[in-house]
Amino acid sequence: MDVEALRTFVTVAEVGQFQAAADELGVSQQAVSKRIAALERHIEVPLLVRTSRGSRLSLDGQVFLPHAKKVLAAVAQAEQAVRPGSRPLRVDVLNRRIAPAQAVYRFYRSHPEVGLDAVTLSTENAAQAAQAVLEGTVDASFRALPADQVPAGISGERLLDAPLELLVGPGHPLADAPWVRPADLAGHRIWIPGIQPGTEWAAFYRALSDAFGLSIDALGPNFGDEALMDALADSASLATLVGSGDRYLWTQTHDLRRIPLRDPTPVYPHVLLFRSGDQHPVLAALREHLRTTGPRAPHDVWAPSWVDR
Amino acid sequence: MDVEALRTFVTVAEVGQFQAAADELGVSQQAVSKRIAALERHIEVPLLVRTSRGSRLSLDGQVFLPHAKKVLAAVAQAEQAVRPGSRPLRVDVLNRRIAPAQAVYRFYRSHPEVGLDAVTLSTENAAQAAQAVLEGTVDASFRALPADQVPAGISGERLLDAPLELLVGPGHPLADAPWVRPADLAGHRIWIPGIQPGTEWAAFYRALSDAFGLSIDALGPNFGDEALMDALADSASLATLVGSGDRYLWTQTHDLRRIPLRDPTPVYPHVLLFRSGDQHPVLAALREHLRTTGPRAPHDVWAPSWVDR
DNA sequence: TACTTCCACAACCTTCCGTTGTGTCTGGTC
DNA sequence: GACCAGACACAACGGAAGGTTGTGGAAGTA
Repeated sequence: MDVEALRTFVTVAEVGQFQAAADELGVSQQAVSKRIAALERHIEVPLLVRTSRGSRLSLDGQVFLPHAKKVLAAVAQAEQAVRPGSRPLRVDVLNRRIAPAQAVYRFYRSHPEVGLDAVTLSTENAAQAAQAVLEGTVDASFRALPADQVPAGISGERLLDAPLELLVGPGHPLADAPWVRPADLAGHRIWIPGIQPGTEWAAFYRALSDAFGLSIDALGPNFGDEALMDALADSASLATLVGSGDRYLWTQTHDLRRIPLRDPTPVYPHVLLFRSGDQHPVLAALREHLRTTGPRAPHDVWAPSWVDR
Repeated sequence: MDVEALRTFVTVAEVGQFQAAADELGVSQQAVSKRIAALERHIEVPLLVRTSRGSRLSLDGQVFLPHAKKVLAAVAQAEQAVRPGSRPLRVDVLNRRIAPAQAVYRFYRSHPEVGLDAVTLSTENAAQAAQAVLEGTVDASFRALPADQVPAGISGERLLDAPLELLVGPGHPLADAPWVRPADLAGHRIWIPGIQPGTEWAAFYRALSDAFGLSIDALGPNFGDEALMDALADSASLATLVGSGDRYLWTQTHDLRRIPLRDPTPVYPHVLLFRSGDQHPVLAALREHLRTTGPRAPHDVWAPSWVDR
């Protein structure tokens, strides 16, 4: 049972003759003859009555026609169901740094008609996220993944740079600076708890430390954000780094200062991972949107050398 | 979009791995790979996630699976709809001689569970009836058609012989005979109105006339059965011929005699016409039923030489 | 009778499909 | 840590199926 044969049968039934159906289908009249003959041979019942002035449906053909149409409709519906864009785009927005979530939300606000689901994968590892994209769990994921580590079948585009800011308590020596250079942080203790080894976060802060001679304790024990904020507020030497777009609830409950970093501005580079060749129109629109309106730091920025640019 | 590819996809989705699906479908694992790959290429979306321990559905695959199943169900339903026996057998039973209608009715009484429609085609011509069978307007038709005139694609089986009886008024010389020979009718006027020239009826009565030297007025004007009955009842020389199974309403309202014909018994031979190779089980059952229980005259009968058998 | 229309048949060719053989990757095991 | 087994993909080959052109026959029409 060939779908094309069914389509041919329906066409012949509607136009009433083989030649016209052949023209409509873009094949030769003989091909139509063959398809109909094969279909009739398959179901062992004559469907069309051939006359000298065309063809019309036999009794069985009249019975069969609506069923054939139903099959074709089901086929079209199946194709429609997986057509790019008929399903909301599932984007993995990180929960740790919320810049991607904000950017995706802004995109959604400016294109409210598109289908878009923002989810958060439980994977902390960029490679696992890439795998999830490859497997179709999500359609795209924001990660900081070196371009050469992007697995086959996955494309990556660096679309979002999240500038880092210093977060210190009021007693910190840099608490009143309008901005600081990364190199100024040398000698200060920087604590960024909750980073798991083997993740791109760890690699990022290691690269940052190496680049500016900092002492960042990114792999230490995590006592929770509340404990970190308490420690910052009380300490004259402890600092942490947050994304400039991040909004932490405890910045309102603690007297902390957010100080921009410049010269250069360290940015956490988000690479949007997606399946190579994915035709989803929302994905294309999201990429275009981020390329033009994405909040990338305007002037000299620093990013790990292992991230594509 | 190939139906076999859909079937393969559904099988893989259900059993979870290519090899097992290949076994179930009776093809090689590589063929399954190709089919799935072709399907994914066609809809431009990955449906299955290949792992080292089998395959599972991707997000799009989960969306696609029910649609694929729906297509397969529609295909199965379409095939079922035209399967021989899923539709009642349409049999053309003649209205002029009701022996076929009686025989079909008896068959239906003994097989009440079968689907059977008895209709009466408006064609008076056997060739037209054969054409109607060929075109599927009906599945079978009782006609007296020479075997060599059966068109291509149509098979004929002589299954029903309707013996003729003489119908005369009480004043007819043969009115009190227990039976008569056809040759005895020579010299008597026999009127069989309503026969159209060019029909098998006309040919039958012409053959009957020639065989026994009768004078049958079969092509005369038709004033209606009532007029014929009146004429028979009043006439001392007029007769007509009826099928022995026929029940005419006016045999109860007129004092007429039905006299069997013997030595030999002229029979009107009904050939059941049907499409060659028709697999309809009711057709086969009807043929078998008529072969064994059909009311065929037991001993020497006469039929036109141009009819088979 | 000649002509047109419409479908079927035949021959040829291309394309696609299925098979066998082999490769690669992953996960478990000794 | 290297090996092995399972699972899917790739390559090459053979055959079948479907498409095309060319032709024929049947029925209606001028």
